[in-house]
Amino acid sequence: MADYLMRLGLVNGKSGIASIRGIVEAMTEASAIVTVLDRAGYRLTEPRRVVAGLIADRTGHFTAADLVDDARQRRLDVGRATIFRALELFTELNAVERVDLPSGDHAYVECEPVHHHHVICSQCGRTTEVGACGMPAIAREIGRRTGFRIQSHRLELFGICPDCQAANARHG
Amino acid sequence: MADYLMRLGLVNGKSGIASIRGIVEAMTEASAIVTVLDRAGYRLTEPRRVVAGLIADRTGHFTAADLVDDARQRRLDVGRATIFRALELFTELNAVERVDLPSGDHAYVECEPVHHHHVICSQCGRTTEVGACGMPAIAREIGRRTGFRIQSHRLELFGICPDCQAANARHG
DNA sequence: ATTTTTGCAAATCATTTGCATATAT
DNA sequence: ATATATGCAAATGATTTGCAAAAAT
Repeated sequence: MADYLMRLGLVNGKSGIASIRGIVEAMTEASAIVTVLDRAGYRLTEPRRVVAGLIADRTGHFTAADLVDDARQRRLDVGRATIFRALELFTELNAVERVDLPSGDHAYVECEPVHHHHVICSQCGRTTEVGACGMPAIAREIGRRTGFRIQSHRLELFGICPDCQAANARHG
Repeated sequence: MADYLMRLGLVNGKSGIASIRGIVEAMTEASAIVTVLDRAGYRLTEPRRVVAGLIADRTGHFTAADLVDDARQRRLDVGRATIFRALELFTELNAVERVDLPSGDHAYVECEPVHHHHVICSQCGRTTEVGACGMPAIAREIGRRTGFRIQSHRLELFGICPDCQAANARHG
């Protein structure tokens, strides 16, 4: 067990075993992606852990450039190329998903590896996942109307999240 | 009347007035975008007409690079920058819409300036527009579930169009 | 005549790639 | 030990921009 946690980078070798609190925090943070990597048989490298960590510390959507900046500011050194490669891999493994903002920017959001859609706050950028919600029926209907054999779809919703609504109501 | 048609580029000054057939063909081709431009008060320049024409001659989605290539092949000379600027403007005026392909490429499709969605053939790239189709209800439901005040949404469907299905059934 | 638009070439920005080195298994 | 992953710097590709010349109103 201690070995496994160490492999995932949740505890470090020196201190023997970290406190329960530390483990739990670490697990809820960066580990989701790391676990996916491990299960898929990819090597658990320091740069990948760093990128997973940067993503975990983010709120809402982010671009590759955001991560590059984050890394530079925290003096964590991972090459730009590595960040792009990590994002590509995480996307491949569905640990992260690419979303296209109305601005045309390519952004990413961390997410669960099951089919779903994102609701994106146009004010703070925070995202929430929502399940299928009746989309299958719509897709079917559209297929019927157009004659297309629908294979997949992409739905992105934009709006103001509850927090921003509350904040807006309070002050400006 | 002849003046108006000339302004829109549907008839040329020299021949007095083109044949009805010519007018009709021209109108169904490039004029939709040109008309939108005119109504919005933008100048009707040759390069913009050329770009509108290139778009009209396209089937399905296209990228800025596609138009640059088309122009070069037909020896119509419009600068690359002009094509980008025209696309930006047409998008602004909703004569064209930007769609993000699953590949991540930025593509455009010509379309009606009303809210709708696109069904995109993953084989030939052809697109079809579909109306709201029950989306408002879904958006409302998602808003209720997540607490977001939904402002807009983007739905893109991918599949095989009727033509490609038929072609596939015939040969390979 | 005046304002808008164009074309060019250079600048910028995002992303990818080759390859020698470093690291995880 | 060996396959994989990294970092760098250079290559690529897409898009934008400054500015003088050209075209539309």
